[in-house]
Amino acid sequence: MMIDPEYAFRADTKPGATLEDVAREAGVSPATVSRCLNNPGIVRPLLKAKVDAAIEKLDYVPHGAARSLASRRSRLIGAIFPSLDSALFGGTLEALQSEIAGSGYTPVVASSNYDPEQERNHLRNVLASGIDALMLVGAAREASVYRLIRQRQVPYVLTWVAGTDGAHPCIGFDNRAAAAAVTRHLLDMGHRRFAMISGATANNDRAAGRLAGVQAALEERGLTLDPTRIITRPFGVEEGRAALRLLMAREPRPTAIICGADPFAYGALLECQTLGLTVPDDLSITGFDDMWLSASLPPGLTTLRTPRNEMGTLAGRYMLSVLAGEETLPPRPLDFELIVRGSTGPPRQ
Amino acid sequence: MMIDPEYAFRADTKPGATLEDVAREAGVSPATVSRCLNNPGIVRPLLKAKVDAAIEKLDYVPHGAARSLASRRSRLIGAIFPSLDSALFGGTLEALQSEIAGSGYTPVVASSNYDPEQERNHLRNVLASGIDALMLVGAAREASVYRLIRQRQVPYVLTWVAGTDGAHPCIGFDNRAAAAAVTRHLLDMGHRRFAMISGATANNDRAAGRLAGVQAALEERGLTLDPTRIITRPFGVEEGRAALRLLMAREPRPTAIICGADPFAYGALLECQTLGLTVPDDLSITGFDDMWLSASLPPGLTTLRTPRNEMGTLAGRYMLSVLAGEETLPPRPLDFELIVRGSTGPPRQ
DNA sequence: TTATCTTTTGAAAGCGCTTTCATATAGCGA
DNA sequence: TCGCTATATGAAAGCGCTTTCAAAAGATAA
Repeated sequence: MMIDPEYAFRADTKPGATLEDVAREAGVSPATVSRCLNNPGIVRPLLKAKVDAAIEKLDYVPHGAARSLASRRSRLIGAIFPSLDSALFGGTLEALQSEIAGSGYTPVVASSNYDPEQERNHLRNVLASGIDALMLVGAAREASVYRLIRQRQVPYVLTWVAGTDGAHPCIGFDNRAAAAAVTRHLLDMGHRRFAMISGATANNDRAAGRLAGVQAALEERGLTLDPTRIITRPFGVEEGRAALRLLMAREPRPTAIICGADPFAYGALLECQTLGLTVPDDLSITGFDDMWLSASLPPGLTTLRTPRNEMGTLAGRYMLSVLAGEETLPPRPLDFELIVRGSTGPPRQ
Repeated sequence: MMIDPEYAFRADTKPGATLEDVAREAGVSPATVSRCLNNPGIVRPLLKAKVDAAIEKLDYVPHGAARSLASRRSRLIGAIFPSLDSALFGGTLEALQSEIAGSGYTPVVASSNYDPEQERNHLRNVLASGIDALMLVGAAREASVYRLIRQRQVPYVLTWVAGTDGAHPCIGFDNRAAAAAVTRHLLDMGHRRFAMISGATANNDRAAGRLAGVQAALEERGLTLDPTRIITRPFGVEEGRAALRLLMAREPRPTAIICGADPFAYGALLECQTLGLTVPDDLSITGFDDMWLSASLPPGLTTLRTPRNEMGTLAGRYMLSVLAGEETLPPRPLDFELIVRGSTGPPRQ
């Protein structure tokens, strides 16, 4: 069987040119070539031109590891997400990457599947690859993890949460306040019987914060959220659908269902159609995150738009600025925005 | 203003322990420590234990750059996607990462926004970071890009496409054949008037392949797809919605609309609801990729399930195996699967 | 026990780059 | 034009690790 197509990788080809080759070709010292690469301003235009020509001619690409070793900077930034399978964190990653690429940084990523142990392993992996800075999602993790990071002296930033009382630099929004805003919107319309479909709150302080926010806002008005009215499920449309069926099976039926994530709400909305319930007259439904279907799915989902791209951008900017040695305070918690669409309205009668 | 919270990064702390420190602590030579890390089998258990203890005691983490420089392997694998903002490529990335993590590799990622120039820049970036292998999406790019990759001797693999006649190692499926399968499903039900909502085909051979597949399947049966019945749009629900309105505004109306991606189909389905069209009686609609809402959105979307996670896993496995020096043939094109749900049926009368 | 072979270990030479530090060159005022 | 300062360049010393190579230690057979 043929096993050497055009793309096969032969070991006998010439290895890439080194900085020394470039220096020889240009008739200057290696130090000068290095300066052309890292600090072009301080080398005379004449030499710079010669060096550029040599680089061009030899197709020179610097050797990342050698650079990192000598300069003590890898130009790599670690990013560990709970999942990459949804558009949520994908948006944050994309924004992060695009922000740091301009400064020559590249993200090194991992997904922990919402599992602390996997996160820990990937953290070790990523640290060993020599990242200069690190982005994580959420604040809830063992102290030993933070110790590991600090010990390695890696600047880090937490996203998707805000306000850890200064214990960690955060670039995110207040999940609790956001969920409270959603709840108040419903309260103000006259709702009194609530239910919630929530993501698993263990190891997920975003989900926990949202649940707490709903409870707090209800208590402000003298209401409580009956534990049997809280359904906890992994994120997903079908999960939302099943949860809604469960919640509507028991009297007295809630008039408003708050979902901790948009996919739940999509499922809930679809199940209402199946059950013959009219939204929002029979039931108001809210989502969380304003994902891409929320505007389109009839009657339009009232949801809370979270700054998912902005978090990536700002986290990138923050890390770059710390790496540049600037005195940087992480910004105040970011804004969220309640997007009111057709899925919420006053309760019937 | 206070500017030194607990997490501030001080320069005055001790730097991490080096391999030499470990060697001293354990009373062995650096070479032995290195062997414990990379080839534990060949060092006597007694020494191994001493070294392990020293590593533990000093909290030693190897220095990635130094390792890469000396061993000529960075343990980094590059992955450039057209976008990370959708669950599609996110799934592939997640699977890739999880496959290579076990072997100590970490992905270095970038998103090109479907723009060849950005892809090129990110490629340079990623190559400069010293990746050992590279994963790309699609095959359509300038020859100079492939030259750059080959010149650097980096093993690579293309995903989401198959069959470039052996010019490149591919791990993907045949988009053309997949689209043809969808089309035949509709033809077999008796449809004769078709329309298509397609993603932009410039620089996107997946989209182009799908379009070509539809045309080919129609021509097999003596039909042609009128160019005015092809609407090309950026991927999105609202785009699908608008496209459907356009397509249904002109007589004779098509009885089947093939969408090059699920979001188009979601939009089309929703717009049918708005227009009072019954799916599938008035109109059959098909999607592509079987994303997470396809099973749930009534009446259920007939779509083509693509092996998005499998591609990540197999691409990772393929690259690892090439890096291990094994003689590796990239696998045959992967299977796709037509998922028939409620959105397709025979045309009326 | 000794001779021979095998397995472990250590010494030392880099991997390709950055970065002091010292030197040479250019710029400037007098 | 000459001296002085400011700026540009080169020499050389590593960055922390892997990996040959040769030497030491064990294992095996006679």
